Amino acid sequence: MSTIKEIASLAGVSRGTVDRVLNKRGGVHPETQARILEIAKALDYKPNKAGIVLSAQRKNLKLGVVMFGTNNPFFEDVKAGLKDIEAELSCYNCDIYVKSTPDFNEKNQIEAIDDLVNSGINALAIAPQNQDGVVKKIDELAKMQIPTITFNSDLPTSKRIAYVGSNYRKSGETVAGLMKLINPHKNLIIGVVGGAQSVLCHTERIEGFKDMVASHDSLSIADVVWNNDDDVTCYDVVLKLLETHPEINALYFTAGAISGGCKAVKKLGREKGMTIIAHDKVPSTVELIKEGLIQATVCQQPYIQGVKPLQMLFDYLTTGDQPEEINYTDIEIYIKENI
Amino acid sequence: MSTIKEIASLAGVSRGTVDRVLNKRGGVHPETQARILEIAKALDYKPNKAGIVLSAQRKNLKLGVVMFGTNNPFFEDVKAGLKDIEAELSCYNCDIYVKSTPDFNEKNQIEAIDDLVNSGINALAIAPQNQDGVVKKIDELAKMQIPTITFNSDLPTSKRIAYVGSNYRKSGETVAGLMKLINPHKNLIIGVVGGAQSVLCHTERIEGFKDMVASHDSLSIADVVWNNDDDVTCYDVVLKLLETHPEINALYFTAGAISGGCKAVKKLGREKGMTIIAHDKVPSTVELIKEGLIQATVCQQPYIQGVKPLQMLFDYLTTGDQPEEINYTDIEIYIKENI
DNA sequence: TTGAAAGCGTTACCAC
DNA sequence: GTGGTAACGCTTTCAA
Repeated sequence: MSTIKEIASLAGVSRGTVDRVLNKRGGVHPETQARILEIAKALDYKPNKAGIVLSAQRKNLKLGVVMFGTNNPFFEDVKAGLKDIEAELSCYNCDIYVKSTPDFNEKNQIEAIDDLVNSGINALAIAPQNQDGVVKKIDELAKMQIPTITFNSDLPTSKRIAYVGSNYRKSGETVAGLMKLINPHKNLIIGVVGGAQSVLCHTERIEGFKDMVASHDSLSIADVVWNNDDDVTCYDVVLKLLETHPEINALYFTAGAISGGCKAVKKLGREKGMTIIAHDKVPSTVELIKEGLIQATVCQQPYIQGVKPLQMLFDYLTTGDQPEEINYTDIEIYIKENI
Repeated sequence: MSTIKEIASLAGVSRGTVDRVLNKRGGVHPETQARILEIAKALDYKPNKAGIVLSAQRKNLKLGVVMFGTNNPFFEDVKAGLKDIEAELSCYNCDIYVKSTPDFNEKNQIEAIDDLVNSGINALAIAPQNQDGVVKKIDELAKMQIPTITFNSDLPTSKRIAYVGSNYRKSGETVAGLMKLINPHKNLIIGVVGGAQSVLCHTERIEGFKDMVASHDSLSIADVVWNNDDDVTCYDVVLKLLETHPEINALYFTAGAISGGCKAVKKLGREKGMTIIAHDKVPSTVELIKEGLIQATVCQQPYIQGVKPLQMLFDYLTTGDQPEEINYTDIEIYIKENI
């Protein structure tokens, strides 16, 4: 285990000079620089994280978190992750500021970001809305040397340094594969219930799902309807969907408000022979799986989505090492027995 | 963020005294002790991990790892985890020593442990064989103040401080649930192919599976055979199993050597209408899933089994905080689409 | 362009 | 019983 001190003494310079070279702060004679780099390589120098972190504590780093879906139960697990990482980072003199917005109003999310910037955050983790203004804001922060990591939903065109979350297309494909697996010899006429057309992840899931449906003769989609993540709306649209399409024998809920839709299924007595697959593991969905009405739910590791972005930002700010750009969470399948 | 220094100055004592109290080293006047504890509580003192680790580096901690299954491809992912955590801990001046044994010979595993103890390890992570001698050895280490964490397979009667790995009973239940889900209206006559009767996890999976089968009228078990985790043996026993039981329409592989068994299925042309479920995600299994012969595989987060025990031991030795006793890894279901 | 020194929080050791 | 001090590895600031 080589240290800066060691390199310094071998190179016949002070620790400060080695630090300047290793961290590219400039202002070092090219020859000394070359010598130092050579020695560092020869010793396979790896900076000591404890030392770095201890030293970084004097900065009192502040990390900001912005999310949509204040009242969306999905985010409860994300928040549990946030809480844990907050406790962990708090003992490194690093503070976390969280803001969440209830709706998908662009202005509100941007305002939340601005608020955090004003309170002096050094980096931002955001579950972003898929809107141009948000992209622009992230790019603005990048110019101010405030790095951003997106989570849950990505904005690939922005200057965010990384993304942590699901590969939604693949998770839609997984649902289709699961439906086929559960019904190997049955023609499936599927009703798809989305959340909101403005939310990228829901539409991407449906794209992946459609692709997969297209490649299986026995699968077909009757209709796609939207519930705005609202239980009452969901009850209504599913009721109408099932009445209009008596041939439907499978339902795919791509978003929240699943229990409302399931009530409609029960109301019409259409449970029998109905295959239902949902996403995420909110309490009401767990109940419906235990009950047997929903056969499976496909999840996206929400807890990790809370923890990892902040961990990566903290590491980036302290040790300086660049995070992986795309960090897909696992696509987890839960059925009655392993939920 | 309160520090020892702060507490010391408030209590009117030195940092050394505070350290003695907080870490229960004894030799402090009861009154001073009480005063210090009170202040620490009032300030909600949380030790600073970076400081602790930095200080602990002088000890040059050594962690030992012992595993069975040297040539078992399942352990490749475990080893990947080990490699990553080794890199992480190496920059804290902490070294990892790994020993793995090819067979299930009790003496070999105990010898491996002894070797590591002789090279001065401060703690042990072990994927233990289910044998009395190993239990005794772990208890011996405990007396020598060398803490042990079991992973992959537990020894609940030993003095190990924690376990990281699968809930095997539940994972067997999950397989049964999955079989039922895939075949909602079909009577399933299942052939069960275990690894070795001496390996606890395989037998536990089968117990869980049997429980679940018993509670579903449409599921039944034709026979249970053993393959010793060997491909050639597996080919033979499955061949015989399928010939003896022409009514078998489902196979459950509870252990390794799955590809050998699948060859037998193909040889006899019994693929059609056969439901096959396996465990773990070794390359040959992935191939068979993509091919469609195996419908699903139920996994146990091997990477985490490599990382977490060492992380927990390092934390335990440095910060001193007690790990959770039982750390079940997730039961993950993989099908063609999400593998 | 470089060096010296202080500081981050904890622990260990020696002295009293 | 207690205090003082050095040490862990790194960054930062001031001075030269």
